[in-house]
Amino acid sequence: MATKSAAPCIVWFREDLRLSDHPALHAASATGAPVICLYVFDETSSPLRAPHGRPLGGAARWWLAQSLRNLQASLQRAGASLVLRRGSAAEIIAGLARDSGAGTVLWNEIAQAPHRAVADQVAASLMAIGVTAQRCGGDLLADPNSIRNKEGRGMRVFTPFWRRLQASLDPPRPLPAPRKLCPAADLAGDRLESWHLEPARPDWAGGLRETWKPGEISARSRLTAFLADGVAGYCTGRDRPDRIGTSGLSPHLRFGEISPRQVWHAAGFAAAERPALSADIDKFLSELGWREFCRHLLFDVPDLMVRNLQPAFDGFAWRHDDMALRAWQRGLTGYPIVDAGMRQLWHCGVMHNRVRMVAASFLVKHLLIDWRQGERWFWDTLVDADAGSNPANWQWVAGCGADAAPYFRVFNPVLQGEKFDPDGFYVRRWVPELAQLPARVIHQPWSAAPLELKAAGVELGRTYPEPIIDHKVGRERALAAYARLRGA
DNA sequence: TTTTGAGTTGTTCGA
DNA sequence: GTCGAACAACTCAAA
Repeated sequence: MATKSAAPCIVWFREDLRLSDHPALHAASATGAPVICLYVFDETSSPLRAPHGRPLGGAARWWLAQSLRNLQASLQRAGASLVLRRGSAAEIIAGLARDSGAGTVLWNEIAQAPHRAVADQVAASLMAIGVTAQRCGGDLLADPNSIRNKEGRGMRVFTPFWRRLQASLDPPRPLPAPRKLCPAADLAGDRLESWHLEPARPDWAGGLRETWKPGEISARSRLTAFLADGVAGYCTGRDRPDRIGTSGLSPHLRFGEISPRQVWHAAGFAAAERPALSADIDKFLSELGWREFCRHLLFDVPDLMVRNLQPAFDGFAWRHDDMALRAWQRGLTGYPIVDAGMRQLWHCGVMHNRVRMVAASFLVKHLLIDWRQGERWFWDTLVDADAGSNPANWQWVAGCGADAAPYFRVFNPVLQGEKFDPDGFYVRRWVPELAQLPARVIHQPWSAAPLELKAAGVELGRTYPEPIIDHKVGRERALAAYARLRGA
């Protein structure tokens, strides 16, 4: 039974910046003891640094700051507060446990090697001072150890993986948010601003602020709105960058503002209510499955962001071309769909999924630049940069990943643009210097008649670049390079 | 045990 | 214009 003098619990928040379906917070709250909520900004613990842990990218740091503010506000409404500390998690948590007289520290597991290593350090430092460490349910639908092939390895093909996971899955209902938390005595913490997570001069976050509302509340209303109005037609609509056809949940999931389990249950409920939408909802859920698949892959291959899943690629002769890399990063390749995507990324911290594939394929295949260069750029610029999805999908595009990828699959940026942005709305939005071109040529301005270009105010090579590589030339060069790889 | 079929996202070429 | 074939190679599940 809780009493006034009960020792407080510490709940250590990490990539689970929410109150609902938060096993550690729920368990702490259920004891009735005072709850200390803690977030540690840890850039010093060695497992979180190179080689396989990485500091957050710039866009993700911005998101984290907003999300922590939201979490602070939500906790305050529940009667508690969030203590912010910066430094080594093991030292800070043990120190706080000692200072506050806490008996237990609780946290949710993260199925990633660097995070597990830090959690192990924390657990060890707590054991040394006689404080209980309670590790709660993880951040995935299924424990990676539970989905294995006959050899005991993680699975490398999505469909069997997803079938297996769905068959074995019976996730418990999401936990409710604690209504009222028993507050602990005030503890000193850092001011969020002192962490400098947000850009100051120059302030490049304007586009992020216009685009996103981080935090648990908007994550849940986004999910609700998507399942009510947005999911119909998802199977095809998700491929259209010129429309709002996706859920936009990825950055919320990335920071745990909503759990995959909550998404799973809400989608299942929606499918039961509206059977006509079940195909669209299944497709949506399979995207959650891909996130899961990539995380399981990362669990097996902690250096996924640097190591080719297929070792045959280790000797691949990538080109070193800083000019081309920079043109790609800035959205100045001369291919409108690629440039639109790269500029959307820079402005909003996100890029439509279909366009990600086209832009990534362009870097890797047309420019023959190492996928790791692209992965790193995305890591720094995406608000939803995910330790699993980002490298796994880059490897998928490069053909060295978990996929029966035909090496000859080279996206044609003109065809992709014409197919998925047929009126050119997406290009017009993000490449305004082409906005006046007719749809017929907007994905290949070099093929427009001189008068057409003039009427649209386009002067190739001056107002908008010529293609930095001809599609046919680039495609054949890529096929030749990949053919050499097979011959070797 | 061995074999067989299927597997997120494509493009080009020639009939 | 549409349509089918060709473009490899490996993992996993089911027969």
